Amino acid sequence: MTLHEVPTLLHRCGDCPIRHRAVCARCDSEELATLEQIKYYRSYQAGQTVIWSGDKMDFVASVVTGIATLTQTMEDGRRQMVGLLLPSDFVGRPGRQTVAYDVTATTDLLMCCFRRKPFEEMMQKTPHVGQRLLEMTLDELDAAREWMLLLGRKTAREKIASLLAIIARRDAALKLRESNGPMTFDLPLTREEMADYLGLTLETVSRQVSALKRDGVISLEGKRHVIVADFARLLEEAGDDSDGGLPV
Amino acid sequence: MTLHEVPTLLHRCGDCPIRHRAVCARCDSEELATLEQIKYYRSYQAGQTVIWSGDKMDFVASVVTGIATLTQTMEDGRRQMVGLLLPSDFVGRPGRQTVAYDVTATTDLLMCCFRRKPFEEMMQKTPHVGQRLLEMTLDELDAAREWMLLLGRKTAREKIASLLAIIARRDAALKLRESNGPMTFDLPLTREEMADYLGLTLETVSRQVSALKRDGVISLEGKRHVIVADFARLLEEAGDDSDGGLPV
DNA sequence: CTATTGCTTTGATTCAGATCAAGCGGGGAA
DNA sequence: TTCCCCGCTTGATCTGAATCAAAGCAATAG
Repeated sequence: MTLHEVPTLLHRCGDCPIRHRAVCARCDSEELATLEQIKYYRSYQAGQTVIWSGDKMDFVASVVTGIATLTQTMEDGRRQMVGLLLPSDFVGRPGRQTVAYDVTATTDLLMCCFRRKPFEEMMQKTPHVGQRLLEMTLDELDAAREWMLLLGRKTAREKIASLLAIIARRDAALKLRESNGPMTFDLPLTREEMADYLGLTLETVSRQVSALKRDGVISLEGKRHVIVADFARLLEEAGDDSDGGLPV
Repeated sequence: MTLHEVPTLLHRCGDCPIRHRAVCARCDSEELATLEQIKYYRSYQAGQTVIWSGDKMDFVASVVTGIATLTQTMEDGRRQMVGLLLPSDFVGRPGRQTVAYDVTATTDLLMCCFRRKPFEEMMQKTPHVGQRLLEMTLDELDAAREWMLLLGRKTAREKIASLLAIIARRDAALKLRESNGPMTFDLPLTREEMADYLGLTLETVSRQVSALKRDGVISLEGKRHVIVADFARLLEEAGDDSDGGLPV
């Protein structure tokens, strides 16, 4: 499933302002009513940690607004981001209490949570929710594998171009943009966060962003607003990433 | 789920000589009979490609004997391995025909296949098979994320130590070894394949293996047989990898 | 018993990205 | 207004792994 199909596959649940990826078009009114009963909202400030690696997580959730990241850390402090959660993305694993990475809000974050137990019971009763989750998990796995290629084999420049392409594409999908006109978006990450995502240092990220600007692949307004005049060119710079694996 | 629990979660199906990870302890005799009807075997020679990226895959399967790898390739030939399939591992994605990476037999390989359509029908009828697949997929995702940390942030020496630790652990689990005595195993991969797995060159792999040998972390009999006198030491060399993420 | 072939090791050199270090610029607090 | 802080850029230097190159070794074919 590509991201462009997302809107047709999802439903709003109740009064949530977003379409939850986990709530699918096949959910009937009874299921939606169940979700209504077990849901609640949580909000986090930018920089706050949602869950620490190893902690128990007694809920599953969708991101409503804001951005969260999944990060793994080594004892000596080396960090690797392993996932990026944008609005409509799902967190949490039915059947698993603990989580193997830190979940952090990088911007102010609002999540729509469902208590884990009743959610799992609902999954038992309504197999298509489970199937939907399996599909989503397989998508995440494909994205993770695409990312492994990036981390293992791409150059710094290709890494940056890949990340920009992914953010551009996801952003375009969220906005339901028409495809004419230049793509433009705000970077939701600091240079350091980008570095943690790409397996680079922040200095290298900065240098390569500058290089892409100098070479006319992108232009910047301020530090964060990116304008992509020629998306095809960006994809070319990204290496074989023509299919733009979604990061989580 | 750790690998050590695997045997309690799996069943043999029919006369297969292995326990399939996808066939779980909750499967009843009717389900096993269904599996019996839709299964068949395929064998591949070392080096043969099982499926090319983008190809249709009309079956799902378990590895019975031998080793297969999942690989992503860029146009210019840079390769990154994204998965390693050992006996009992599952390949294929219910609900998806095409596959996004090459699957290759690195040794002679026997797979127990199930036709995809009837397998999916069975999944619809018996939700716990779907749940089992969801669990397995979540495990793979955790392993993939662990691997992202390795690819993005570990040094060459740590990468080698991590790979050896994972193979040692999996091998021990397959053998159901008692834990006394030194761990010993045969490397199922060439230096080049190890390099493709770790995001290194084969020369670097060779050098780092030699270095670990020189430093007394491992010893070798011939090129491929590894003896690990002190597993804890190996884990320490591997970085924070104390939990040893399973590669696929 | 050679020759060939595929895998592996080892050495010399290069280079992409890390590290160390300095300075910029904008926004918020006093 | 001024200062400070934080995120960012840029420069100089260093280094771990890649690259280029040559041999060693064991298995197989002739």
